[in-house]
Amino acid sequence: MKWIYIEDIANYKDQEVEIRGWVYNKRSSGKVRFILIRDGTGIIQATISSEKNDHPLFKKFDLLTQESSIILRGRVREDKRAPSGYELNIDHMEIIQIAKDYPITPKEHSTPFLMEHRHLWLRSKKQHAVLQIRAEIIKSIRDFFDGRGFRLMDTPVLTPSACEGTTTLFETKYFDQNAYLTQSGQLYNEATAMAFGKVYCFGPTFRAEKSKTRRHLMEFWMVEPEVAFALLEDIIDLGEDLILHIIEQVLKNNQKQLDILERDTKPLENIKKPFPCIRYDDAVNLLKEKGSKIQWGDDFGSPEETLLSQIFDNPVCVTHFPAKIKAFYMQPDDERPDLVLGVDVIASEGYGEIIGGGQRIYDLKLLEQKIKEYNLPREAYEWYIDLRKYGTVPHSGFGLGIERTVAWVCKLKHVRETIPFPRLLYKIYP
RNA sequence: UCCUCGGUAGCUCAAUCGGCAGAGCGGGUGGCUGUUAACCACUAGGUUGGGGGUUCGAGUCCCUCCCGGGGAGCCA
Repeated sequence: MKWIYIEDIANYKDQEVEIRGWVYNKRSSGKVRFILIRDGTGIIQATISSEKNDHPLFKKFDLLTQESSIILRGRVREDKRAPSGYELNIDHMEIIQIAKDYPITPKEHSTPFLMEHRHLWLRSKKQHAVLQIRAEIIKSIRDFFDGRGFRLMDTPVLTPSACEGTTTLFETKYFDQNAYLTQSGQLYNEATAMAFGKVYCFGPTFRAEKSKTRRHLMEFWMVEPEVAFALLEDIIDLGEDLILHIIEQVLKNNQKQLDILERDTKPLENIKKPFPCIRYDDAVNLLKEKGSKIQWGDDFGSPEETLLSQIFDNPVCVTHFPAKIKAFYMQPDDERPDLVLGVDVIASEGYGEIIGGGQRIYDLKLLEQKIKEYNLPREAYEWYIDLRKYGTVPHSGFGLGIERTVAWVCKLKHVRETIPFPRLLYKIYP
């Protein structure tokens, strides 16, 4: 008997097959009994029917509970009455385990309850759909960069010091010294970009900020390309292409999951290149017109990002920020040295910043001066300064946050559902 | 850290002015020949987050602590 996955069921019409999985739900109607079985790739209805209400499998059926693990064998039939269009008429059932009191029922639950049972919640349809889309997004990102000749560079998770010196880092022991969990692979990628021309890193990053919002996790994934010789406009172009590629791939390969999530895909389908691109100066004026209390020189808060994303249908690029609200390595604008050649891309539909990046300082003296200005320990940055001594070139890059991207594409209220096991403020279980 | 809302059965919630602790789902038992979160009947299930106070009487009012949601701040 051939063991198959439910997603392939259509290829086995009128054949005898074996399905291994878990009981999603069961129903009975006198002499016909139904088992909804899921195997991780889909859900199919299995049926047992008997004229005399004495089918040998009825006793086993009665034992089944939600999430019990079973192996079924039977014939695949096309049937309009079945939820998926196919069903399995079974003549064999092996029970591996009867699950007792599975906590997640087919009715409603609150998010806190479900988060405590995250290890089980992953089995539910919507969570399953979100994580399928996450996997597709990650694949599409890798394909995008690999297809354009970028080299994957795995940057370290344990780092000796703050990359920025501004944000709060998770500290850990590293034998007899202290180490920190990375908050970005960027500085290392500036080195690898000088070796490979165009590179990207993709991994988890960590921020110890006490943020309690729908857009923040303590541990999140980021993809960060870095390109030697690229200027601000080049990197904006790259970011636009990346976002368009992600959306295209999800729309092409995840229609089923988007349906489960009841995602209206029109706003995604309508996204076109080029994105509206405005300077920080203009963004501040625009926000003031819309009633924001923002002053020139302030960084955008969540309300500002939300407001900006509501003004445009497409994601929006904001460029030329005041230097003092951005990191030390940002290249100043030649015409307005108080501004830096940075870009934030703010996702549409209120999802906030998904890309942050820009052009990096490549002049040795200027970088040394900035490190002093920002009170950073020079000895920790000697290797980084070296990059400006040996064949320095203008270069640019950005970081794209995976969880916010997934939340946006799936139109979720909170990023906590976009990763199998979110690390939230004060919550590290399960 | 601040603001705000909440904590009642395993889960989701109700309980009027301070006056008998309630429903649906889930569990159990039985029924039903095509169910679609099936349905119908019956049934078990409670330290009302903890502690203290006011009162003849507290799920309800007051104090306090704990836990959680939402928001702000923080956030290349």
